[in-house]
Amino acid sequence: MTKRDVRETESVLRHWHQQVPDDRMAHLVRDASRLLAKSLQRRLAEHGVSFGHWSFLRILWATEGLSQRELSDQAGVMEPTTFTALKAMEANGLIERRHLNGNRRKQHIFLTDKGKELKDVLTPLAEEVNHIALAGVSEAESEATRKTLLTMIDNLAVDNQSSESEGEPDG
Amino acid sequence: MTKRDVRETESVLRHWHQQVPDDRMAHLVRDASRLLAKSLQRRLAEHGVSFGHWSFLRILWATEGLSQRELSDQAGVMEPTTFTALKAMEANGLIERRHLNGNRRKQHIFLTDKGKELKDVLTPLAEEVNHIALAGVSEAESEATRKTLLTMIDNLAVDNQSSESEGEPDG
DNA sequence: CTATTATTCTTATATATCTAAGTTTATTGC
DNA sequence: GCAATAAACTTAGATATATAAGAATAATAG
Repeated sequence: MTKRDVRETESVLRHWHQQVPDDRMAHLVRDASRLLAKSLQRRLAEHGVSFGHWSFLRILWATEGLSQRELSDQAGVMEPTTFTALKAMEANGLIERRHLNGNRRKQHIFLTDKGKELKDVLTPLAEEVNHIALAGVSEAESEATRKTLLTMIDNLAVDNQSSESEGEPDG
Repeated sequence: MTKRDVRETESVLRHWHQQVPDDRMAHLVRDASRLLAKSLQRRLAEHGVSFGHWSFLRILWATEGLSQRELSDQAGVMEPTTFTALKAMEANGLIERRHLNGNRRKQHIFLTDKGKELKDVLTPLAEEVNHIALAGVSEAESEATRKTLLTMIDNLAVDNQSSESEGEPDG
């Protein structure tokens, strides 16, 4: 590790341990999110899977045959994000896209054997990252944090949704 | 608001209130981060400022004259991210990039009047988003969450850093 | 059963980020 | 003081996301 690497990390940490502005929570969440992604990404890359693809695999391991629209909803991302990811995953041989019951609009997504087999390989990696991240955090703190994040997600979903409907007619 | 919009939000929320996998914390953090960004982004856009630019403005309002390298450290992003953002901010008339003391390597960043004036306009927007997000969260929960996130950031910084130095010689 | 509307997928384009590699400039060790 | 090394910035190209708009298809209202 170079001197610069050390300085870099120290700077990020010092930043957080010293500054206390009013919007601190948002920044903490953002930094934690970036670092979590980075840690997992590095591990997934060793198995040729990107972070974005993993998030769809994870849903498909639980429920196969969802349409792209339904996958987007569950992943909490927009259709174009899903579309791009699924096309790449199809090219990588992780999934298949099929029309069902003669419906030529909806694309239903199914795992290939390769996609299925990755479950047992990748799941422990995500659990490992979570475990590393939460080292030294008590169960009570962890639970309070989950509860707070859930409340934040609920609150922000309302905020973002109410703005979407601005100007639209009632009913 | 269309039926689809409602279904979408409901799907995201149901997802969180029902599923409890082992890597749940990482997903909660990620979702919260995305929604926080979205809420703030929408507000900033009304003033012609993007989310990425805001994060650098915020640092510069506290400390002007930092080099790009120092700004990258404080923002917790890589130099190319900083570079791209600063070039755009320069083009938008928010900042100036200057060489100091005849050093032609370091670029020091200074706010223009326009950049300075945005502080009082944008800061309340970030505070508003934080306030909305944390509605109904007790001070104790909020504090426990900050503490947990800080621990996670520390833990993950170590994880990411130790992997960087893999294979490098000692000393 | 046809015209309108809504849904789903797709394309195009933009933002925010990254890693890897290149260039210029400064620092350091003989 | 010059060669080697390191630092700082820049460029190139990739990933993950978004919004806006287009195309195909299904559902619905009359």
